[in-house]
Amino acid sequence: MNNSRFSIAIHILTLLHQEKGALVSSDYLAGSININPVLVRKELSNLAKAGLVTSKEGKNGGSYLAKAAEKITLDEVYKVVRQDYLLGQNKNTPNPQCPVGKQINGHLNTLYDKTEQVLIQSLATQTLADFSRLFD
Amino acid sequence: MNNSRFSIAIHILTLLHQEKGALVSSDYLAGSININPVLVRKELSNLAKAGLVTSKEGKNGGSYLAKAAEKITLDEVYKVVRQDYLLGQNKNTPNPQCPVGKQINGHLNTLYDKTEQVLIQSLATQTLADFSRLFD
DNA sequence: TCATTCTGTAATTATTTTTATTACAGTACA
DNA sequence: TGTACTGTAATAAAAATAATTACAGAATGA
Repeated sequence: MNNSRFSIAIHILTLLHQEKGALVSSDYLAGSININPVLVRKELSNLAKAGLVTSKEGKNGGSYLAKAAEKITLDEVYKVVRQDYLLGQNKNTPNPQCPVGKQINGHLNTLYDKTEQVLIQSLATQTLADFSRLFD
Repeated sequence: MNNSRFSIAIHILTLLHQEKGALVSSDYLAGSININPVLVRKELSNLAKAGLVTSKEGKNGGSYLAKAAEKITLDEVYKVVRQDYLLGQNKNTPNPQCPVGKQINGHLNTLYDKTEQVLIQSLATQTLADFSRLFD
């Protein structure tokens, strides 16, 4: 994940929490994050699917947290934005003629799975409320 | 890290270990990994700077492990290839007018540092020898 | 009712990052 | 002294990410 989706998602959620349930527009969020509003709306859509935010369409619409910040752990956010293994896999398939090349992806995946579990467990110990408190 | 440098570095080191100290050429390594030899040589150069491999120039040259696989922990490899925070930062600077935007990068960095330490500690429990043993 | 202000999403373009390629100097060997 | 390597810079190609444009649809309220 070399993209900034985790940062963006955390930023969105922090703002929504600070706004204490008020409807916040994607334009406002995009202005604080300093990215394109369309990206914000896409991420809001992902966060909504995961049950972290709710959006309301139409005039005076916007988004708010779908559950208490104390109940949102950071691993939930990670899972929303996760796409590839953290440590990055070779896109080319290694040489299947080579005894190492033939097996390495399997073994790397095992390692990556284990490592990711550790990361997730660490993120799971922190809530959005904890993070948001840093801004007070 | 959306690139595949960690995978590549592990692949290189595993092959060198399997070859038990013999000089292995970058072309051979590249053939097993299925990437361009120049990339392999660059990574070998980074691994050499970190004291993990040694390279020998000239005819019949190549590379070999600079220390025992039992003494190489995977966090060392991670540190060689590490470039950005794992969880990815927004490239644009958030709006400094916004109370959240103004502070968020600092707080995210703290979170990222902590998270990365957890990852490193986990990788530190495993050696190249452990990983390489999976291929026997 | 209908103009306004939002969300949702698709399609396209631009930018940045990553990877591959080309080129060539320098080293070691036999 | 030719051959087979490493080392590295420069460039090009490909892939991933982000921005933009465009527009349909929803909710509001004048």
